[in-house]
Parts: sequence; C-alpha cells; structure tokens
Amino acid sequence: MKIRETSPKKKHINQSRSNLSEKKSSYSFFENVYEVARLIPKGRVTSYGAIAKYLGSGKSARMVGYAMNAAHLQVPPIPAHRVLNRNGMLTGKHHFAPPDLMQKLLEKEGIKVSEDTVQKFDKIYWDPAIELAI
DNA sequence: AGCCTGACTTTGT
DNA sequence: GACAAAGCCAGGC
Repeated sequence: MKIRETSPKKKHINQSRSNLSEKKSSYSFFENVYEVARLIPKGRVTSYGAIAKYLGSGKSARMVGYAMNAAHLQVPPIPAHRVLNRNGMLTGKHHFAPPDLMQKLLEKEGIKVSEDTVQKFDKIYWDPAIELAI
C-alpha cells in the first residue's frame, strides 16, 4: 500500500532553519519533532519519515529517530512509542526502559502489536503532512 | 575543523 | 524480492 502518495501541496517547509535560527535560542529541529510527536492522537501512529517530511527534509528521518533518543528527557513527555518506522515496526523499542514498554503502551491504546510490528498499520497511520497541512 | 554514529528511507543491483 | 549503498544532518568526541 502506498498511502504516502498524497501529492502534498507544500513539499518543503524550510522555515525551521532560516526563519527560526535568527531567533535567539533557535528552536531546533528537535523541537519541531517533539512538537509533532505530541500531536499524534492516541491510538494512532506515524513514521519517522512522515515527521521528517512534514518538517521539510523528507530524508532526514534519521534525525527524527535521533531526536526520539532524547525524547524521554523532554517535558511534557513525548509519546515516542507512537513513532515507528515506515513498516510499522517497533525499531526503537530497545530504547525504552524495559524494551517491552513500547509495545505495552501501544497495546494499551488499542493497537495490536505482533512480532514487533503494528497490525493494521495503514489503518491507524497518522500522517502529519496530511492531518496538519492545510 | 573533521570524522563517526544513528529509534530511517529510498534507490539501484 | 532480497541485499547493498548512499543520502540525510544534528551531536558527540
């Protein structure tokens, strides 16, 4: 399934750097990631790439994951368990306190997880580029 | 300053 | 369709 074929009107949002960096502390790429991550509705999930794309650089998905590495240090807490890779796999589970926590959190929200993979991934997929872009 | 790493994704073989 | 390689860019050393 290629639900990512959405022909987004705005493909780039390069504001993050030039626009914001002129400000003092310059909201980092991370800040944006955290903000988007917090917007993920309960019971829904998204992918690193989706967030990266929404932030402007569609290929900086790794940065999103990297940002998530420090997510647990942020306040308010980031629902990092709702961010998966493009296949719906819990690639970051080992970064949770108990590795099983990620899956437990997802299941607690009514998401079925099997073999480290979210079931019905395309059904609960939440794409910020679609949901937030207007 | 330069090199290495990484919770990823896409593209080429 | 599986595997390899390369982009991507912030942070740590």
